[in-house]
Amino acid sequence: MNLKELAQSLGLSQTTVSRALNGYPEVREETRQRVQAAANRAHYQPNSRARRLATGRAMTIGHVVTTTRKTEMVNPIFADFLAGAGEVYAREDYDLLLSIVPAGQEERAYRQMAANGSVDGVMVQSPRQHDTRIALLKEIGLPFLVHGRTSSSDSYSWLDVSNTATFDQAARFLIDLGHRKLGLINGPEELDFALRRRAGFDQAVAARGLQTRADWMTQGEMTEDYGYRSARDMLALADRPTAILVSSIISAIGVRRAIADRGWTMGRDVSVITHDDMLSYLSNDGDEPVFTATRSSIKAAGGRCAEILIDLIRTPDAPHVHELWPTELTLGRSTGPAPTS
Amino acid sequence: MNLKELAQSLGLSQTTVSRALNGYPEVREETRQRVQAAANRAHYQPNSRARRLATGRAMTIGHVVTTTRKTEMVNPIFADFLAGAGEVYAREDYDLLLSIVPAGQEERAYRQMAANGSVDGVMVQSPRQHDTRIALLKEIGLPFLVHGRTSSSDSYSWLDVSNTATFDQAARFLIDLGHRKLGLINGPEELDFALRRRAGFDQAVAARGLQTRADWMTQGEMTEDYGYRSARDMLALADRPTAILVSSIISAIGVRRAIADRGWTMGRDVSVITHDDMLSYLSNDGDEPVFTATRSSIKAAGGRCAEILIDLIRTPDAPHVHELWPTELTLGRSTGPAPTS
DNA sequence: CCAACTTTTCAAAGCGCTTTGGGTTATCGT
DNA sequence: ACGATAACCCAAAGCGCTTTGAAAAGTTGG
Repeated sequence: MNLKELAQSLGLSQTTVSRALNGYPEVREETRQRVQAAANRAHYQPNSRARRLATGRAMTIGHVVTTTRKTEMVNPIFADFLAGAGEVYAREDYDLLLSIVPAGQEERAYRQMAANGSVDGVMVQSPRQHDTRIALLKEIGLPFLVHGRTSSSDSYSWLDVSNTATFDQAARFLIDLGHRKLGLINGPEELDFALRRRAGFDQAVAARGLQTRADWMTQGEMTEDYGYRSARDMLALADRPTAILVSSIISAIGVRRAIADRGWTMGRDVSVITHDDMLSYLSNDGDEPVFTATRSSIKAAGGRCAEILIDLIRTPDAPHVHELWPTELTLGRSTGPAPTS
Repeated sequence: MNLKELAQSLGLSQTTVSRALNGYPEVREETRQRVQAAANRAHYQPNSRARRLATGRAMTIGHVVTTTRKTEMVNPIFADFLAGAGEVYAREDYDLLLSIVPAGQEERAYRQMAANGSVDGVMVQSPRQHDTRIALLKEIGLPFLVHGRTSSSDSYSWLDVSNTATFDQAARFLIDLGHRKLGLINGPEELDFALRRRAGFDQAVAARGLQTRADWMTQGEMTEDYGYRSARDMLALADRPTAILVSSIISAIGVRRAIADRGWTMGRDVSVITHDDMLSYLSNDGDEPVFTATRSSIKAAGGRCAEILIDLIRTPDAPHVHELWPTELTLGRSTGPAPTS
């Protein structure tokens, strides 16, 4: 059943039927009802391909997710981010076009989406400190929202968590517990969020007159195994950190494993604070969470990002949106006073 | 730059240019080169909206991912499955339309995709034992591939792992190690894969003249915390299982936590075998994997599913494809002989 | 009752491609 | 040299919708 047939069956023109269905004012309420009823009865759904061509809008938002360079992994936090965004898209009648490309190919993906007009806007995730995607998207004039930030963050819209403040706060918390030797298991430091967390960490350590040490810090793709190996190596040092900050709960699970492997107890022999994206399958909740954590829901962020992006698409020359989300430091069992060795 | 302009700039008709670009034989090689060169130079990309309307093909494949009923979680294994599929789609020039809906709304999502013609086919994941989606998709004539199976599995195409055989084998392996009391931490038993695993488990236990016990078995959404709570409760029983099979590595991590909480050692006090989807951020690899596991790459499955589905779309009346993937039992440190209490 | 609106409906022109059904030139066999 | 065949190329007709511009119908005020 297409519009033409529907119009014929009603003895109306396509124009009128189209307008009735799309809520234009130029059609009598009674006629609208009649059309609506017939459309429902016939399970009429406008062909989205035709509609998109006619309107020039794709009613679609693009997400480009990259797999890591060597191992083609895909970060599971995207699942939760997508879940949050997807809900909003569904509500607002937008489709979600997901493009999975190897790292380094994002630009091509964006360029193609823009050129063939398959999306009205795109979400930019995991920005690097200097991210070429931003200039590209501005150049081709495709609306976009950045989840995270770059070093120069005023000329586009973004939503980010307060990475620096969060890690500063977490480090001070550990220092206040008596820890003097802090480790950091961070994400890949070409990514802006990792740099900011590192900066917050450095800041707190310096503010209290302590030292950072290269062998107490690692950076890399935040897998479980990466957390394990990082912690294992740090803890094997003669002069080891007594507390560790971790940038992702997935790696924190690896840290826990490394601690258990030594027969130690987390929160007593080593303190751990992790950033927790509140991934739905790895919840760190309840009355006594396993990890003391800086929390911020990645799913909620996804939802809000979607809302902002849709607004950006609808009102193209609105001012830039900047939203900085705080995190919540929740106490768990993974922290305690520094061991008095 | 659109086709019309490109044609004009070349002094050719749209027809010829279109044909040249799309590899039709009715155009001289020399002309084709000339057109191709001009197109490249102008960064010409055909407008996908127009192309889709004209061809009647969406060049898009739909994935409908559901969030769980109560807590709106989204299973992170989708990330890896999507990664595998996405690569293939990119290679074959298909787009991936991702729809995230609450459990129970999948049918509406599929129906809508079909009615407005936004996809050429859909992927069906996590089928229930009797899954109404299959009848629906057949009725509306939308090509689809099921990842997994239902109880009656001959009238449609699917790709599945050998769940029954896998869990039968894993259970026998444990029994051969001397274990007589086996626990099972399974997925939600309305899902077909969980039922089959349960059947394999039951089968092995019965074949060796042992008993299953209701309080040694749980079923539910396979989160870390679910694994933790299930194992904690089982292990607190006066008469406790000495070995546990787990349906997902995420839950297995929770099981490990429960064991550690008791001050026990996995592989000595309790043996654990988990199914391992080889999630990229939770790898269980290396010379001595943490978990003894039945492995099968969900990402590889995603890739293969995408290939099959594309074939199905291209050759609509080809016979059904049924692909049953074996799993690989890999030894880790989580299994050992039954404790002689 | 009629001019002046307002409301309601319509025919037709796109949107930017693909594809059908001819034409127009080369090419060839005889 | 001429009809037949092949090789190229083109105009125009869709694809199914939205939207423009205009006409028809209905309503109002004097």
